[in-house]
Parts: sequence; structure tokens; C-alpha cells
Amino acid sequence: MTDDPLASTELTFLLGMGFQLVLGEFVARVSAAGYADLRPVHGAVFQALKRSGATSSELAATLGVTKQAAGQIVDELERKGYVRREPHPEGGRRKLVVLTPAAHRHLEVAGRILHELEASLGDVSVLRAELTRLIRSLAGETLPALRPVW
Amino acid sequence: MTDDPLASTELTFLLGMGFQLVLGEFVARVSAAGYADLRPVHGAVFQALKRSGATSSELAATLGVTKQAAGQIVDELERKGYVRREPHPEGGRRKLVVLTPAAHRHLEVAGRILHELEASLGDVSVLRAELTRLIRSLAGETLPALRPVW
DNA sequence: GTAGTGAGTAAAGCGGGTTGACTCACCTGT
DNA sequence: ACAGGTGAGTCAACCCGCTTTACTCACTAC
Repeated sequence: MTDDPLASTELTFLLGMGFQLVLGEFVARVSAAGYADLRPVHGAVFQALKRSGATSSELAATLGVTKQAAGQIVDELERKGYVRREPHPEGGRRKLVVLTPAAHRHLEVAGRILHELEASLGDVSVLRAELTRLIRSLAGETLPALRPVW
Repeated sequence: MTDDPLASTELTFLLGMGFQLVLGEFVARVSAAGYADLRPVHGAVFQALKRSGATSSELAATLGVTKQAAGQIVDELERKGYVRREPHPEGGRRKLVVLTPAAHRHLEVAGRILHELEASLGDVSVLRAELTRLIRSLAGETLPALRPVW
């Protein structure tokens, strides 16, 4: 017990493995809930758009990718019925990308799954506090985009 | 302070962001130390081979990729002078991939950087314990391969 | 010997991004 | 009024790292 190999494993690997396991479990449950056509990056898109939408260039900045890549993701989500491109209220060539009701339903399901998952892990309040401290000490005030990392 | 936005952030995102930040800092320091030609997966290869080498098929299993992908990685590291293919002592078509002195030097540098990085983060013993608990509860005894996730 | 097994390799394909070039709507200065 | 600049969007080409498919070859078992 005291010689658990994890005790001598680098912190970096512990973080990576923890993230990989939690994310894998989340993706599996979301997929089982009928969303096998969505990748984690699509969840990030939904989060970014859920308040009042955004242009795809704004979305690109949030996701930390080029605007072309963001455009491709929006194309795909539009084909699948999760977003629509509307004329932008401020005009120009801008288009406002907004979520459809299907996307809002997905957000509810994904949120529920995330909370169930977190609850099944026991008391994670200490872990949350420690991670928060770690993130603040490395990133300072401004949090970077969580790049698609899978 | 009590309304830190991170307090209401999903645990999954906290893990991902922590991992991304720590890994990014590690990669930046390793790169600055003269190893800009190496990706994290190469570090995983070095770890897997450092004791007594392995065949590329064994390496593939460790990394969680196909044997062709492992072969390509070995090709690249061989070109860069970090590994050699030797005849395998047990014969067959097997080849034993072993590290060159350059790779061992890299392992020393990377190890030192990891420990400096961890030390600069203050007391991470609680974080380590919590992560260990999380990983055990999701993965059980057998730890999965840490897939290249960047 | 002949058939099977398993390591290694060659080639093509693919997913998800980037780079570069372009169009078009709207400023802005003169 | 209109010439030039600016920024959003999009098309096309490319690239990287991995997978899939198909094969060659060394050895083993019958």
C-alpha cells in the first residue's frame, strides 16, 4: 500500500491519467445517452454559444483554433442540426451562430452526466481546491482555452 | 474570492486545464533545454525502453497504438540518434530497440525539469494523494496507457 | 516439407487541423 | 463620392500522425 507505484509517478502523469480516465468515462456515458456523433470539442462549442451565440471567428478564439477550423466544426454541427447560422444583428459579413433546441437538450443531458459522474467519485472538494490552486499558480488570472486534447 | 469562477467549473475541466498547463510548461522547458525536436510521446518511449529496451510491437502495446505507428516513431527516433535497432537475443524477426546515450542524457534532463516544475508548485502531496485515489477508483488495478493527448 | 504464427514493413487512406488566397460588407479619409 | 483599408467568412491545398490493409520473412510444429 505504501509502495503503490502511483506514489512515485510524476505529477504530470497523474494529472494526465486522471483527466484521461474522467473524460473517457464522460464520453462513454454521453455516447450511451444517444450522442455518439458528438466529440468533446462539440461540447465546448455548445458551452461557448449557449448564452447568446457568437460568430465563428469569436468561436475560433474561444476554442484556440483558426477561424477555418471553427467554420468546419460549425458546418458539421449545422448538418447534424445542433446549430444555425443567422444574420448578425450588427451587420457586416458577420453571421451569428446559435444553438438549436437539440443542442440545449444535449447541454442538459451532458450537465446531468457530469454531475452524476462527479458524485460517483466521492468527496472531490479537496481535489477541486488543489486543482484550483494549481491552475491559478500556473495561469494567473486569465484562463487559457482548453484545447481539444484527445 | 468565494466566487472564483473555477469554484463552479466542472471537475473534468479543472483536470484538463491542470494537465494542459503543467504539460505545456514542461514541454516549454524541455524545448528550451535543447530538445525542441521531441514530443511528449517520445518521452513515453524513452521511459518504456530505458530498462532493457523492447521490440516495437511491445512498445506499441505500451503506447496504446498500432505496431505500424510504433515503427514510425522508432524510425524517427533512430534518424535523430536517440535509439538503435539491434538484433534480438531471442532471434526471430524481432529487433530490440534500445536507447542511445543521447536518450539517456535526455531522460536525466527531463527528470530534473519535472522535479523542478513540481517543486515550484508548492506542496502537492495532497493533490497527489487525491489524484491517486481518483485514478484507482476509475481504473482499478491495471493502469491504462497514457495516450498521446496533446 | 508444408502449414501456421508472429514480428516487422510498405502503402494508401483518413481525420482534424493549418496555411494561403480570395470575396464581400462595411468603415474612413479626403 | 469614391478609393483604400479592415475584418468576417469561405474555398482549396496541404500536412501530420495515426489506422487499415496487405505483404514478407524467420521461425516452429506437425
